Amino acid sequence: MEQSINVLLVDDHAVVREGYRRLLEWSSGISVIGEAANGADAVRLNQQLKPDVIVMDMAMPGVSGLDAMRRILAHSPSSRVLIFSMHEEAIFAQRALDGGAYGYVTKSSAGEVLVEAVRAVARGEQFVRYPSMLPATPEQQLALEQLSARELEVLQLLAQGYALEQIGERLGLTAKTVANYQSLIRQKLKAENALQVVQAARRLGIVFGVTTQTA
Amino acid sequence: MEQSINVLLVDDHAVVREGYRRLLEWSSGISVIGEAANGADAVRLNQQLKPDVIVMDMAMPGVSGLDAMRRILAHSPSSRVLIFSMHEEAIFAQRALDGGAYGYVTKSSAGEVLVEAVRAVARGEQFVRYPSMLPATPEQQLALEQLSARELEVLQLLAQGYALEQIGERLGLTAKTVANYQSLIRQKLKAENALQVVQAARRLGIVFGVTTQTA
DNA sequence: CGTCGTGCCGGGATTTTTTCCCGATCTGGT
DNA sequence: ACCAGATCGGGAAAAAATCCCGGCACGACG
Repeated sequence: MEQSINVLLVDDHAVVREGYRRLLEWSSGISVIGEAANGADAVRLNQQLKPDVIVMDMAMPGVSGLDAMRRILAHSPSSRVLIFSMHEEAIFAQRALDGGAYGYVTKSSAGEVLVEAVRAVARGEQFVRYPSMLPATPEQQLALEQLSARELEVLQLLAQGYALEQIGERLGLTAKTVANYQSLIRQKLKAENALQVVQAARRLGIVFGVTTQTA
Repeated sequence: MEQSINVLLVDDHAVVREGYRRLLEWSSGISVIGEAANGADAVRLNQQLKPDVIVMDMAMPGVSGLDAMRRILAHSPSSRVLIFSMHEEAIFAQRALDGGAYGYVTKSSAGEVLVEAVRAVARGEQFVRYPSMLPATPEQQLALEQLSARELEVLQLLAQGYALEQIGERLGLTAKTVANYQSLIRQKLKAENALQVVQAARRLGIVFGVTTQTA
């Protein structure tokens, strides 16, 4: 009767996936019917397996978890994605939920929280729980809200190591203008130089460390 | 008779630890007798529990896995540490082994590799295996070797977001000199600006910087 | 409709940083 | 003695960043 909840597991680390698989399958009523190591596989397997819940790691090289989720939702809007992240800052959860996630759980949670989250999401409920969630320093949260759309755009590119010239080119702006935005951003994030801006941006979840990764 | 291998698990993410615990305990002959969420706890629990093997995540906020390992070895040099890392680059394994680790396994390994590694380390063997280990781009590896001691020092500080002024002050140099070093480093790492230097440094394992908060 | 606020875009002038080239010293190796 | 390389910093020119400014567009509100 109560058939088990079918889960698709997405994480780029094999050992980590195996750990989760055992953790989830140990609880009755949950079956891991597929695993994917990257966003592309996740999209493909989702179409093929039609899982009840997709447990998705947020930080993956290449296509990030959020991007993968967006792609999945574009194809099958009824999919239920549970984002699983190492980030404690509320802003990350916000972004995940805004992107269409049904749940957000941090990796510092207890295992049973993940299980509970999977069950909740399978029932169609939103599940967002984090043990020690930092609302991101209030000042930082504030600072983040102060950033305009354009500033965010510039910040994204700055964080990826592009020069002012290239950013201007890409956005159709003068390098000068980009420099001006950069100064504004630095002030708003209360950073002292370009590097600290990027660090702040990572903390705030504005940019994802795809590349290097802070890990 | 053959008593089981006692393992101390160190990882800052609770869910991840639980996954590993189940993965390891599922294999006969291995018992997880303790878990630590940070370096300080790891040191304490090691003294208290005297495990046969310590499975240690390399990337942890605050005291990194390698630092924790060094502290543990300083107190009990006979401890056997298996470093568990997300980094595929050989340079990371080198650093771990140089620091006194008995083994190095990447998170992209299959679960059974971790189990195998634990058994090997428990037997006193070195275990270093990585499925898709990148020897770090040859040019990068080369570049890394080209960096002098001073340059590495400067690079470390640069990567932490310190200004030239502060670095000079800390090292007893002129800001000018630091700027000159920075240019040299940039050339050797084939980066185009300060940010890319840091990204390269992270890829190469020169800096670990998990999350840095210079706030 | 006018006006106010705000985001957007860049010029001007100044200061700081970065680059590239240079020479100095000190060391270790041959 | 000699060389190679690391270390340290000056000088000049280029690039970047800062701060201040004005203009333009657009939506809100009286």
